[in-house]
Amino acid sequence: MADQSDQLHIVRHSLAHIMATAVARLWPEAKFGVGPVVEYGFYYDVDLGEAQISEDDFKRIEAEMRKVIGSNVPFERSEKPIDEAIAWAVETSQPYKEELLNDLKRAGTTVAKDLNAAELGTIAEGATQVQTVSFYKDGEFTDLCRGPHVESTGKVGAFKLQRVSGAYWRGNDQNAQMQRIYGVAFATKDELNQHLQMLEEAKKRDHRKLGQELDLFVFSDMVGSGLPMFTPRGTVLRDELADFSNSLRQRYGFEKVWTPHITKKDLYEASGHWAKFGDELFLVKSQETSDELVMKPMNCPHHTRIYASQPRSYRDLPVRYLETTTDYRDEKTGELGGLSRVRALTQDDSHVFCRNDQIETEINNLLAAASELYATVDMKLRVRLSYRDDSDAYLGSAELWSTAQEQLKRAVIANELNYYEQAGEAAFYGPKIDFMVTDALGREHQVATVQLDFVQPERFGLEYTDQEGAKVQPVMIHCALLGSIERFLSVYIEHTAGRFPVWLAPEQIRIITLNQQDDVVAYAEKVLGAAKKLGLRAKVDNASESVGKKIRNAELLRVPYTIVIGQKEIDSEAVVPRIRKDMAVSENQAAISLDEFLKTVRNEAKSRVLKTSLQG
RNA sequence: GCCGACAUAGCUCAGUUGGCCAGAGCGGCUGUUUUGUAAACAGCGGGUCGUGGGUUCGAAUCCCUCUGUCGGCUCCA
Repeated sequence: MADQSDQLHIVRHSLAHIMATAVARLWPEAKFGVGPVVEYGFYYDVDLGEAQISEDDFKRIEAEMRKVIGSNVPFERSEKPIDEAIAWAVETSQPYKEELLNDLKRAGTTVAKDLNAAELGTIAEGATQVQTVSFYKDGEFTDLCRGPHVESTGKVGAFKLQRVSGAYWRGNDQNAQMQRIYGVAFATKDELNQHLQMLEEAKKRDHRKLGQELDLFVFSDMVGSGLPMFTPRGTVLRDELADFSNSLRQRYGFEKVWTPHITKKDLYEASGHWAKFGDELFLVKSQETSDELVMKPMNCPHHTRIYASQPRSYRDLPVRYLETTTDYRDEKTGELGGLSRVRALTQDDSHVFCRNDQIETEINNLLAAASELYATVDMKLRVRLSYRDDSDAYLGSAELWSTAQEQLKRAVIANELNYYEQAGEAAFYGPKIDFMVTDALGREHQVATVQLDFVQPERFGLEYTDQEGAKVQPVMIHCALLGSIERFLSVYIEHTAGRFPVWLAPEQIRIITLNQQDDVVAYAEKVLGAAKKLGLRAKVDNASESVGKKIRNAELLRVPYTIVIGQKEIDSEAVVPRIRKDMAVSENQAAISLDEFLKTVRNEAKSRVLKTSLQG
């Protein structure tokens, strides 16, 4: 988040206040929650009781806001003792503010997380005594707020109300739902327009749109929500990515395993997943036995069964399993969306079972693999050290946790990774190193993850025999490089706008016939055969259409290389490849022998480069 | 799961106070054209207006149910 003193932050904060003023004018009975600054603007949570704000009301609210801005009245800051502030909240019928103030008085801080605390942040975190809180008034509307605000209402930049949605009071789904009105705001009109344009650009890259346009995946009402099916083109992407991810780990001694997609629920009772995620498991009923089965929501418990299938010596460790497989999770319907959140998700999952003294090396290997993968797909990353917080949502002793968290931090520092730490983001069985990548539009997503786990080895009673003949518990390291392939694709498709590098392109070469003459068609087929022989993915377009039309179709599918076959090509046994613009290194492309062209593309695919190596 | 919006042909969309056999472009098919690097021309198909119910003389249009999608909230092993 922007620095509190940052001018843009102050502007956005002031606009939230002005919006509240406007809402209070239009709906005098409005009850206000919190109104913080967010990434590109601000929002305010309001409760209008029976009334509902819809996007149709934005014009009125904006008009009212502009009146407040036009009047350019000064923001007046004042302070009140906490009890007076509570009295103010009661008097003005602002129950939400009253609740926050009472919490402040009682606990010195609000119980709710970050944003709410920031909103009321006159008090330092952890303080026990609250003396006073500050208010801002813009002539008519007084709001509890730390500020700062701009001098007067006229000194705000360009803004636009964007959307309204439901939001639980204090982020708790047990609480009442308020309406959250979002606005975007920038210092100047130009910057605002630029931002709106960026959003338009993002829409064009939306993976759901490109998934259809590029024929990558489909959904069907008959199959169900959150259950994507991948077309031949999309399946190429999945397989190539998974193969790459696997090969990076096989280099470090990982071996593929396979486990079934259904299992008795006993397995997850043992692991602890049943207690925590039981209501999100798909149940499977056997008509033959009394077994209670579930679709597997993850794979680590299965992998522990393979590990435990024979006695292990300290010499055998690390044992490293790799499995790219689909898991099933019955996510809440409202949480599904495109490929980013699905009910059948494919993980490039792996688990290391090792001794304590092997943890460091193993983690280093995995961090190296993740770094290589994200360098190859050209995405910038930083890592988040995801720690536990002091809630009771975690298994295992506090000592184990702090040891594990320290080990992860040391590994990240040793690998010179750009990192930050965050409490409350850990898995219930252990802390994580999460890889956060930034896409072409500057948005951050979590992808790869490396997790240290002392809990499941304990729960499953895993062991190995050490040099002295004693039974010792191994450590588990969970790792997925792509994370969920579906989620990775959702990010990656938008990052590349569907312009996949040669190694991933579902179709690498399109061969266009100039006409339907027998020798031209025959030669095109011959080129296709030669390409396939080299393991390349190519297609012939022999439609009775203009060359221009066929080129256009290849462009729309973002095919990296397009070649036109006519008499000239037959005679010269050479081609002039048309290279997708983002890959080209020169403007005009020279003719090249067919043989050399195909071999070059083959090498590019093998080396997973982003740019062409063909010169002009 | 919660709040809100939406659902018309394969795709993108028009049809917005209820009223002639529901339209367009692209794609598809057929024919003509034989094309040299981002859209040749003509014709023909194609929709129980997401589902089920209701209101009405009459429903794509109004109401309810379900399914699905989208924007958020909550959650994310």
